[in-house]
Amino acid sequence: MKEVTTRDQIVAVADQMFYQQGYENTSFADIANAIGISRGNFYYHFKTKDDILEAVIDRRLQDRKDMVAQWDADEESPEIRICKFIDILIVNGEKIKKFGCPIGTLSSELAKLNHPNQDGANALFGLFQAWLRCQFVALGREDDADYLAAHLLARSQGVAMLANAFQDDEFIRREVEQMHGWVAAQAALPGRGATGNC
Amino acid sequence: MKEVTTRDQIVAVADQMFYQQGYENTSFADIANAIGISRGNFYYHFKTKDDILEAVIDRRLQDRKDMVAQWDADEESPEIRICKFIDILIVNGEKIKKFGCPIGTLSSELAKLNHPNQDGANALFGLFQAWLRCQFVALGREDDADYLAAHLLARSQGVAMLANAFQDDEFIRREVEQMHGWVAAQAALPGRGATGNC
DNA sequence: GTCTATATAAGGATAGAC
DNA sequence: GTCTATCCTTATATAGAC
Repeated sequence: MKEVTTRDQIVAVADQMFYQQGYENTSFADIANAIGISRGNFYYHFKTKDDILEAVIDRRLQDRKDMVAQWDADEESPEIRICKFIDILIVNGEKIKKFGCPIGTLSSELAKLNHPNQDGANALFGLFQAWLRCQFVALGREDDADYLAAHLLARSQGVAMLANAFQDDEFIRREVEQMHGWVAAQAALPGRGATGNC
Repeated sequence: MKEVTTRDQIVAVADQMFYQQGYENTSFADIANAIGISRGNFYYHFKTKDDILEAVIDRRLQDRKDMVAQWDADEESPEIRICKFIDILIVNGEKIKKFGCPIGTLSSELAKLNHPNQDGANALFGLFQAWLRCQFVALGREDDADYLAAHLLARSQGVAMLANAFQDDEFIRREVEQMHGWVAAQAALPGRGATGNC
């Protein structure tokens, strides 16, 4: 039976608010009010705002690691696993329309702030890039697995960006369909067949 | 002979700083110092920070309108014109690696701030969407011109996002090459032939 | 049109009582 | 571990002299 500590609450609420309002635009007061603790209490758990960001990034990393691990465990083929990744755009469609991709928008914001934790945020991209890479290798595309992974990452980022700007469900649906087709085409190319783990 | 007014300077510097540092993260003091005027002087030209943002968006809109008008005037075929759009990723590659796409990052930031001028920022996307749409119509793809335009917009946004996160020139180059190929493939599809203006 | 104050508010951070 | 009170800095914005 797992106890919910104040620290956990802070990180969970900060995670959500950094996503919905942006890191800089979220104040200690915002987070404190949402939980129902005082601002002062904050500094018992975290020395600085940057420390909270670090904890939020760690949390997101763990979340995403768990997610892809689940896909690895549940889904039979790399093709289906890659499609699971693509389907995030549908599954999280409402949030993405409102706030964009949590990874992309954080990375972008920290880049503009020239924030010391930019690398941490980009590690989130790195996690998906590496995982997708594995799937393409398993699909028999070891020669250009890196590029294919980055390509798919970029496409989904682009769709998230336009979903946020245009609020267009039909566009999202159509792009997801297109990407599914693209994955199938990659799988059908010569060189296929490797199925080993990564 | 065109006089450079203080107002023009403010808008020009704000445009650059909003791009490089973000809108919220840029203060009046930042802009004032860069130009060499006092903070107080600011309010003679603009009542609020939001007013400056509006002027910056107008400026960007005019810039981009001029740019596509130049392409319309200079380039012979819609295919080449579309490639001009794609090539922004190369031409502005260094800036994009450092700060992302000026349109996408602004749209994304304003969405998180729930800023009243979100529509203005998205009008920048709209401008390119409409222009690209025209090019695809001219390419004979009137049936899905809207989608093709959004698709290409999304792809270039995705590349800009990853360029900013990963700083990878080779990836940008490869994606641009891919998109060029894609445009050529669209042009070669049946239904081609219309060349009228939009 | 530009400047020098100055008002006012908000945010990050600290000290110390409980 | 949580609270209140307070400090310090920065930011938007205003008033009024030049």
